Amino acid sequence: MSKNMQTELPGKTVERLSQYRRILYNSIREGKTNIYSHELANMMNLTPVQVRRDLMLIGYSGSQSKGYVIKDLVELIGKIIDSEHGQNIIIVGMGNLGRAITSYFSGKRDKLSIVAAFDNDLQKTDRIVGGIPCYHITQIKDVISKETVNIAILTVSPEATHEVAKKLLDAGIKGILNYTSVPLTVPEGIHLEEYDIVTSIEKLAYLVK
Amino acid sequence: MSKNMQTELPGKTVERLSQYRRILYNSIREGKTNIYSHELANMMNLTPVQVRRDLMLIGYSGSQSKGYVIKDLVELIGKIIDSEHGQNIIIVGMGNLGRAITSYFSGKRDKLSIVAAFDNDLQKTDRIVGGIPCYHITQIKDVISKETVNIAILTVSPEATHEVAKKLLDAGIKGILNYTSVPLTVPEGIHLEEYDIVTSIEKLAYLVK
DNA sequence: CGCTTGTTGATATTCTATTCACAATACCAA
DNA sequence: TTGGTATTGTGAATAGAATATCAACAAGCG
Repeated sequence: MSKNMQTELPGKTVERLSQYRRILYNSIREGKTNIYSHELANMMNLTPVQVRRDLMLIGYSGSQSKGYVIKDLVELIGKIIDSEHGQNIIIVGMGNLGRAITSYFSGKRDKLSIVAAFDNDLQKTDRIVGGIPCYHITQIKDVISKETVNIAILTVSPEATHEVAKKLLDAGIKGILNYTSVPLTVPEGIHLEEYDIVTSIEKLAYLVK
Repeated sequence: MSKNMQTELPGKTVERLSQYRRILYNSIREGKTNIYSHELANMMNLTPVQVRRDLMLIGYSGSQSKGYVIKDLVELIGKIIDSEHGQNIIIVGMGNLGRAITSYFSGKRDKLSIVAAFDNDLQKTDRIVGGIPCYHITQIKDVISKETVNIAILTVSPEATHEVAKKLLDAGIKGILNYTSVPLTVPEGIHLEEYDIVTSIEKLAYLVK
């Protein structure tokens, strides 16, 4: 048995694995069965070495003549990054961004499903929005425990961010993806990923300058 | 004269500068005039050392007793990351994500403005959407040259991504912020930042697992 | 004055990520 | 069989970021 199944993978590698898989699905759809590191690298704007290194880290071996077997590779990536029984996600804040993510995501990944949405606008609550039941924010705790959700995507207004984050933590959430412009702090053991759109625009503006 | 004005700043530092500034605006609004590294660090979920090192890199010095002068710091960050005469941005794809970004952004930064939006849906084009004139995608080249735009935010469907990216490059755009799930490659000298929502969700799911 | 506290600025260290360089292998063509 | 080409796998070097550590300094206080 490989030593890699338990070892921590570098964060960047995990991100790339997710993208390799998506690209490989496309290749399968086009009828390809094998792929070389440089092909995959081209499609993702990386170097072949980087691709090979990533695949090495997850313990996958290709052949010098045929490259990598796409089907096997996709399967292995699934073993590594998917959770066996699947994971439930909620999305808090059904503004434009919340709806965008929902529609992006719905039906794309079979091991991950967005099971509920929340908002504080009564016009949106207690009905189906984008195929997902939308509840009022006061019901977060109930739904989280009933559906065994451990991941939440935060797309609420800046003003509401701290209050909602607290609710999520109280309800026992294990990971938060924060798309608001307000930085959060979470206790030890909770995973937090922050992504701020304004920051990324300003960064690009700096680079272009 | 400091040597830092020209030297390349680390990417992560640039991102944090953008966020420092936004937080500092809030502090000013609350009447604060000075701030210590540990205060700023707490607000951003960083260590004080990290804050001081960032400020060191941009050549700003505080005082041991009073910390940093917020007003001066904000001004210096502006000098570093803003472009003197301002920059114009367009947003291509006015789906939920495009509209979300537009409303997030409008009026927030005075040196950066979203001057136009594009879509291929005739229902949306040739009218004002979210305060911004929305044109049909065929008019990209005209508008870019007329308004001297050098940054584009891409929020179109996966299918349209490559074609639209090509149009942008042809029109002479200098920086692309790619929010589609399709990786792009750009020629030397063009800046590209990619951010893929599905990837970030899968990464979080891996961490939580 | 001398001692204590809290802060900055800077250097050194550790950790993470990427790239370089090349051995080993498989295939093909002559 | 042999030489040539294209590929993978990986140790070593390098680059990029985060963290630890500490001297120097300012202010308050006995």
